[in-house]
Amino acid sequence: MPRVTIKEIARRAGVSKGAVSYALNNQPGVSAATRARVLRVAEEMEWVPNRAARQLSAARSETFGLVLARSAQTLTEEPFYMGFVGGVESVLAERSYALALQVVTNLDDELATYRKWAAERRVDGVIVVDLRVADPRIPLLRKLGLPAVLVGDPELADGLPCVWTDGTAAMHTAVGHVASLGHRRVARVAGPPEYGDVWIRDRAFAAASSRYGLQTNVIHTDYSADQGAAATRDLLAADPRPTAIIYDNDLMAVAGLAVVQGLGAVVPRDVTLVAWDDSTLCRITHPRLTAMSHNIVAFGAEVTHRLLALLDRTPTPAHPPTTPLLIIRDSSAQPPP
Amino acid sequence: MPRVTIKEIARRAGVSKGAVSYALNNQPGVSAATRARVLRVAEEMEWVPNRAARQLSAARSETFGLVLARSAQTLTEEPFYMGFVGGVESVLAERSYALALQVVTNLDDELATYRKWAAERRVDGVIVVDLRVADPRIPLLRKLGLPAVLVGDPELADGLPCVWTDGTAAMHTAVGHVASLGHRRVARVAGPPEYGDVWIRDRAFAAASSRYGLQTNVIHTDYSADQGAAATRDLLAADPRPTAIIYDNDLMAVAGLAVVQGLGAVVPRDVTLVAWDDSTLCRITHPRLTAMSHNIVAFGAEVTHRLLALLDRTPTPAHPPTTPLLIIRDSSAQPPP
DNA sequence: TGTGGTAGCCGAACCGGTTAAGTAACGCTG
DNA sequence: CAGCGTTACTTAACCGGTTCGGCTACCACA
Repeated sequence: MPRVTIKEIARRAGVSKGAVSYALNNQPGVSAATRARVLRVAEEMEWVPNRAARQLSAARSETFGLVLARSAQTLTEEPFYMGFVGGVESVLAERSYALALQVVTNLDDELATYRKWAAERRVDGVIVVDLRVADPRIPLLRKLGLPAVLVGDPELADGLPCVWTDGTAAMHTAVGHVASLGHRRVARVAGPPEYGDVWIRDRAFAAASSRYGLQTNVIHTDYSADQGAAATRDLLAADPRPTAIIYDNDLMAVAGLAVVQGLGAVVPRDVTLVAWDDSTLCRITHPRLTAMSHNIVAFGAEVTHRLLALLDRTPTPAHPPTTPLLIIRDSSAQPPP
Repeated sequence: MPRVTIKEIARRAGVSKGAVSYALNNQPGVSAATRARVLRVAEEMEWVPNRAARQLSAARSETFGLVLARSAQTLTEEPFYMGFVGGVESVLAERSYALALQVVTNLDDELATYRKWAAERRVDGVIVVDLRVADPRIPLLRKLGLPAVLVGDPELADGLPCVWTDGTAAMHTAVGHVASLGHRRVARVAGPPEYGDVWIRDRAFAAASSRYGLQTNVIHTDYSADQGAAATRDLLAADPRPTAIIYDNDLMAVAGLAVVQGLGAVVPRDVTLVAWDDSTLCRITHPRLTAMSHNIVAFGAEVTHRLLALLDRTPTPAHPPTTPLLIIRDSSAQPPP
């Protein structure tokens, strides 16, 4: 079956190619009657614009880019990403934008990908996740002139538009929760310190702990279940051991729970656990985990809206950050006497 | 900065645009000396091909499509997808192919996506997952002439190229495992019966059970943690209750474990659990779950290779199916006396 | 030495859109 | 009714590649 092009539509509607283009793009230059006729013909012939042609001439690709720089292993483990991608897609779909998703293993490859995309004019803009402290991607994107929306605190974004949740407030809530239950020795199993979110939460954890006069202990991990389990084992081997542990994601919290149970201890009687990034995981364990919850799908959608607005040059008021909600379930209770 | 095009390269190398194209694409038509010179100039100028232009003239998009028709919820829960995507990407990256990933909520939208992609010439081929019984996507893809590789048993693929794991053999292994431990009442918490894999496993479960003379019970779910938990509750409420439960994914198995524990029972003393689709989840619970394991990342890579070969018209011998490996951990043991 | 074949390159058409520039018709104004 | 601005369209260039027909120079061969 031959592809239907605007040339063919033009022939059938009895106008020129250019007029058809104006009509189909809702641009001035054709009368209402002609526009209607062209649209009807296009409809009848089931015309679909050719992305490549449009991209070539209009210099817009109608595609956003998203690079995930994590190991394949991490990506399968972390429920975060799929949800985020889903949220992004939900917005893109209605504008018939496409998403170019690239999975790489390290930051250098991610930088290389941006370079390539910029050179190829492959994407109109990118969504940047896992913001680092002094992130090298920020100056690169500036230099490349690639529109971007960052996922992370403005403190880390260096002026680029960003969407974030208030990690500081969330951490104060979490620490306040365990402190008010009576815990005095509280540990934190954190992600990699080079991640901006982790850095902010580290700082907030220190501040909140000192406010409540807590004894603390922080172990940094790579976010993996294995290291979360190992960290938990280390913490529980200490003397005196912490009575509450706050994790930086839900995967490590679940792994930690299993470690506690493996040692014959009972949650929350012997130790209180608090997870971050509440996903289904936290609801299907026994006991169910208390967790800091944020709507990741909505988050992905919000980021995408910002990027679309950025390209439309719509002045968008910086959305106030959402604060994750602490969902109190069965893994937090008073400390043992 | 002005984009560097082959026109500019041609000027600098003192040849025509056409010659440059031949040189850069390793096609005959230019001498070795000219080719080398052109390549050097292109290198120096950091030329990157413009995807849109190439796609427009060559009628190849160098993009594969993957549609995931599940709820955003399921996608975040199921570790399967991200791993699969990672495997696909790993192969595409080295050929500098791109992946168009589309997340939709139902099969009709998936069909519409294929139609759109075919019309737009958006993708060179598609990877189809979650094969159904009498899958409507197969005739559509045939009609559209869209090259495709299916993930699923040839019995379901209706002649289209496919890659699969031997679900029948795997189920016999799983049932054999619990039967040899001495279990006689074995239940199965299955996925939706319209999925081809589920259908095949249903059949294999029935066959294997009758071979070992087992009493069985099958509950179909939507693969979600919630329904997995509910099914487990129902099974355990029966009298006599099954002493072993085989789940169709790992998420439901983990949810089932929590239900068992919530009822005060102990795994594997009181009930044996076997999961499918072994992911990290199965290793971080307590006790760790016995599971049917297959390498999902490698699977995604294999599928992608098949699709590339299909487009190259390389006659690829149908890869013999891999059989998932039963990883015996701590959730399976002899039934209570 | 004339003929045929071929390697190597050029020029131009083409893919399917967008868009600037040009033109004809029309209405309005003084 | 000349002059002017608008409207509604056409024409043609353009985006950056690929590809095909044709030209030239060179070589082999009879």
